[in-house]
Amino acid sequence: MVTEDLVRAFDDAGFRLTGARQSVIDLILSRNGAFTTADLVDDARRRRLPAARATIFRTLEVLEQLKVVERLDLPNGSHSYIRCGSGHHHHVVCRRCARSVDLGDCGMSAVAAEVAQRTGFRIDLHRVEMFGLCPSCQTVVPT
Amino acid sequence: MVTEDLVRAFDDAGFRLTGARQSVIDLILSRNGAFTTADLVDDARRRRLPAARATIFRTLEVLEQLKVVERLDLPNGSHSYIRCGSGHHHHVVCRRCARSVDLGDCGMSAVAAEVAQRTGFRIDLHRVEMFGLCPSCQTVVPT
DNA sequence: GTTTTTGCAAACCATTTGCAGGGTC
DNA sequence: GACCCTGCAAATGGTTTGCAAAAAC
Repeated sequence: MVTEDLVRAFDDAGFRLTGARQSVIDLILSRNGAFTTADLVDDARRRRLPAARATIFRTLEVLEQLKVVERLDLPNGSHSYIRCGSGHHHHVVCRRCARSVDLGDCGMSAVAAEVAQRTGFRIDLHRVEMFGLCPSCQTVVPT
Repeated sequence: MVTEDLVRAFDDAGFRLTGARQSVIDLILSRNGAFTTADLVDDARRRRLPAARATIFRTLEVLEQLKVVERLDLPNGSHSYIRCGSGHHHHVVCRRCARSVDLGDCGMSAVAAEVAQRTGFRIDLHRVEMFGLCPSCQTVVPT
């Protein structure tokens, strides 16, 4: 059960397992791809779960530190969050349904190493995000 | 002269070549790496160039459409702009001095193609940003 | 002259914060 | 009981917008 992973990560790190936090985790698990803070706020209100806006933000912050959630910068400038395992990896996100797939390293470490070599930069961090249409959305919106 | 590139791009696209816009272009060219809107606002005030905050934002927006400036999302969540040529490419940015180097495609199209193959996604867009220390900043800040 | 652009200030919107009350260990 | 967490509402900070005056063509 995935819930447990998040819950365990939570109190292993010494955070209290409160009702509000469980609600947020629940909300996140109820979505399957990338989601925005506004999505969670709306879901919470709709499902009458106890989780104020500020708490949602604070909980996401914690989850981000725990590396079970990651924040993405969408091409249009807005932000999204996505649930994911730890370890170095990247995502491809469907621009229509927000479903996402974890890509692992997908060869980027090698690319980064080559770039470091070529430019003389010491590269500490690289970010890769890919956007497009997932298989099922391709059939719906052929463009 | 680089100024001309920006200026020409500007009126080729049917925009008026105003004093304020020339100031913004001038400000951008006076910086050599990535810069923030706040940088430009400060520079403008300091140099007494006519360019109000709103105009700076509006001009950057135009320059972005003209593909001579690109907006970057920094790892800390803030934004930066960078001057660059058109065509598909990525950057490596020094986290200390903001100097940046254009990386061209750097093998990413191939990576994207492989990911498309593997996941079934149709990939329309990918973004890559690398951060680290440029050669000269490495000598200053060894860490 | 007509149309675009500017500047200013106000509006916006997502996110953060202060603080008093409530919940958890 | 001590400390952590929550909710609310207010503050924030970057970005956008409305509008009348000014500049460009």
